[in-house]
Amino acid sequence: MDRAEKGPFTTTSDFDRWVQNVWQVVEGIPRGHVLTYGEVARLAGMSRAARRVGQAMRKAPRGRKLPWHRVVNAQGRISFPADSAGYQRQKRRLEEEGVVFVKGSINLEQFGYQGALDHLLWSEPL
DNA sequence: GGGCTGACCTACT
DNA sequence: CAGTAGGCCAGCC
Repeated sequence: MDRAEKGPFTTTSDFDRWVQNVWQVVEGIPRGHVLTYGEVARLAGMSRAARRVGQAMRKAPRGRKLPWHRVVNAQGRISFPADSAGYQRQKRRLEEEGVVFVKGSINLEQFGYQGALDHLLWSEPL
């Protein structure tokens, strides 16, 4: 899954290509579930680029309609200041999809992508 | 080239 | 659970 992992991107076009992967991964997050920055980075092929995922979001064109709100940090919390407009917007969108916040954080066991897989594996008969 | 800044992460106190 | 420290790496002075 993880390709070469040579380390930092050697060229900016490499980075741009990776950004495309990031958008694709984010678009693949099922409604009502979330992924952490680290997981998105890993699925896009660069496990150490968690911080670059946020960068990729800013670069995303409006027309792309990315479900950016389904990406949260590793603590299951929104990575915006709690009083910011972005925080409120992201939280509301997630709640509309059925994601539940408990004391400001999401239970990743339940709403994370891996959690969703586990849930399927354990609850559905093969 | 050097220094600083992040929609981050892990490990440790 | 909160705070800190070190690591990470592209972008912008």
